[in-house]
Amino acid sequence: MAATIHDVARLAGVAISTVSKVMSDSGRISEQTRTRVRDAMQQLDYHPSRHARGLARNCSDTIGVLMPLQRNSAFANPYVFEILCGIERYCASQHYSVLLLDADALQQEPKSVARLVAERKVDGVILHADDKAPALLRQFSEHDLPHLVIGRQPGPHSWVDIDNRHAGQLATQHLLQQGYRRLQFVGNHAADTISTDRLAGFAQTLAEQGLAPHAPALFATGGQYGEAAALWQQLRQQPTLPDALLVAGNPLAAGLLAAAQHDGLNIGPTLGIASFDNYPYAEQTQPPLSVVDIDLFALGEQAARELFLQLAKPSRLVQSLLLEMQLFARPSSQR
Amino acid sequence: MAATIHDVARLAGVAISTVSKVMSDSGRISEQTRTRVRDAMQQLDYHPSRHARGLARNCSDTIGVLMPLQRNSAFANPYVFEILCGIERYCASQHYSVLLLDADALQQEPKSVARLVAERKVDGVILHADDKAPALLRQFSEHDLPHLVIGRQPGPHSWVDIDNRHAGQLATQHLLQQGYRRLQFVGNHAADTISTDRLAGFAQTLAEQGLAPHAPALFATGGQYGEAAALWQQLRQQPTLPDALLVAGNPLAAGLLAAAQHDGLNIGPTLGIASFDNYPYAEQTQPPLSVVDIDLFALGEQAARELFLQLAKPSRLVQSLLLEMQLFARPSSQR
DNA sequence: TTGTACGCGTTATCAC
DNA sequence: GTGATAACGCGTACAA
Repeated sequence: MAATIHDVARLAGVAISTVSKVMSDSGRISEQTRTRVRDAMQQLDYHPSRHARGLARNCSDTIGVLMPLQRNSAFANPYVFEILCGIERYCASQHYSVLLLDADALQQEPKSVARLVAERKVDGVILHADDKAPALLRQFSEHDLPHLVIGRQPGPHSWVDIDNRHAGQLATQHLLQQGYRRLQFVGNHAADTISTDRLAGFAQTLAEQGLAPHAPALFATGGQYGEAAALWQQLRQQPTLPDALLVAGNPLAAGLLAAAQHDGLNIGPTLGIASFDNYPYAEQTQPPLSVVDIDLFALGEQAARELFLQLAKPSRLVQSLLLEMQLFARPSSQR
Repeated sequence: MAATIHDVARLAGVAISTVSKVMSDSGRISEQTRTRVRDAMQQLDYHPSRHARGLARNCSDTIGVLMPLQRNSAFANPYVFEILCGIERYCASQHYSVLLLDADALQQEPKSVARLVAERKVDGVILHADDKAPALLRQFSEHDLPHLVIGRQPGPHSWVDIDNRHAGQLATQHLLQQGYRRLQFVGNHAADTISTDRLAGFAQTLAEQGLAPHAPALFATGGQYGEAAALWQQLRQQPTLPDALLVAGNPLAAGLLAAAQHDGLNIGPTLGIASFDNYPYAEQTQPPLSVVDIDLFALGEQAARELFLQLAKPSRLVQSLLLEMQLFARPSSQR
């Protein structure tokens, strides 16, 4: 059995309350006993029991992270896990643990959030938002569970998000700098705020330059690679082709690139393509794809940081956009 | 404040010990009081506190999952997270929680495993093996922490792994069926057991058909996309080219495909290429890449299942290979 | 500055 | 069948 606070107290020749005070740095303890206690802890390899501590303090030093965890989601949505890594990193630095929870499962079971709260498993949660977020958010509020959402939300919820509008601006500026003038935007889904925000940045930058889009934005219905062929057909039926595409998602961009190339277009010189996020295969398309990359690890760290601030001060409401992003200019957007 | 066992007992008009027995289905309880207690629990929305339960039973109903969680690992190693999803799914079905831990951080801090054990944060751990696994494994054994490794290990450790040899056989059989005869293997790294196991299956299948490899296997030094160009130069310097390549990793396969194509080879008819794992971009290469896909979600589920068996019976030692895999025949291996 | 005693919410072991 | 009660290990008033 592992050592307890009693063992430490006995070895150091003090009372357990003294040991406790040394641990929490509270109360006035003489330097001498402090080091005696520290030595004893070292010697016994003592670490306080989570459970006892949680019971006494009524908290768990653990946060829950809710994301979609179905089969194949790691390949379909690797960025979610990149955020997760950032969260874990920051939590570890604050001596917090990360409990992984499946958002879909939680959302389906009626009283799962109630249980999470009642069991005191987590002090707070970070939710990766998708279309099913509102139902969970309502439950968090009902149970006074501190929470922070990744992805902008309506209503009085704390959230952090990427500034997709800004990303759209950066990408558009890049295309203009490369000399393209007949720009068109392609989004993943008309109701996807990521796409529409990026589109807003696109439109704004063009307007600032006194330019108009070559044609109205086009939208897929999900943003998968396979949808690109049909979209490309739509593009071809326009009176004239654009000279550059800004595509909201990586897979779709890769698909459009392939389709256009298959039609004999020279990607780069004849048709520029730029997109967002730096999936590994962005470098591996022929030609390699230009992207505005977003630091998702940093987003995760930021999310955790904000959640902790909120744990300390529950009234705090954060709604902030991250600007950490970087342009990778590759041949797909070089004339 | 949430309801406690006392509240339930009071409302049901019984003693707390009776409530506890109802929960654990132990002891003889009359059907009448059983339902009275159940009703009270429902009414109060009662869920037992994790901490109190953990303290009393000295366990946490939580397992730790140790994986590399650095920046960019979600994109570089999405398969790790696919496994994680499988683990979470199975744990949730058993009412266990999953604590996420960074293997690298744990491995660097000297007494981190000791702390994990002393704090009773987890009942056991699943480790995703890499080259740094042995140091952690030693600590698990020292502290009697039940553990299971994903990836074959020397020594008396429980592990589950993909049967990479079998995957190699399947892929090789496929290439032979397609009519290719001058096969050559390309591995990620000469010391990478995944590569060497796949190579073993390759060699065995050829031998069974009375064939020899076209040329000795070639190895990269990491398996990244960028290394493919240099490897392709090596291949070209051989007296004759193979008519098909079996490549241990997806990124490398995509790179070789591009390099060969750049050299004017007609992928499929002139040079067949097959690989392993079904990364999303396997479908997106030109032509799409044939792969033997491995069910990593199932691997995760299996890992969790085995860890639980071991928690129940610590002497149990499992060392098993999973066969769940599937061939995706695509144009890259069609003559 | 240090020590005592109780509470936190369970489980498990008895006695009834 | 049911109920009291002693752990479990830590935090913390309060007393010394």
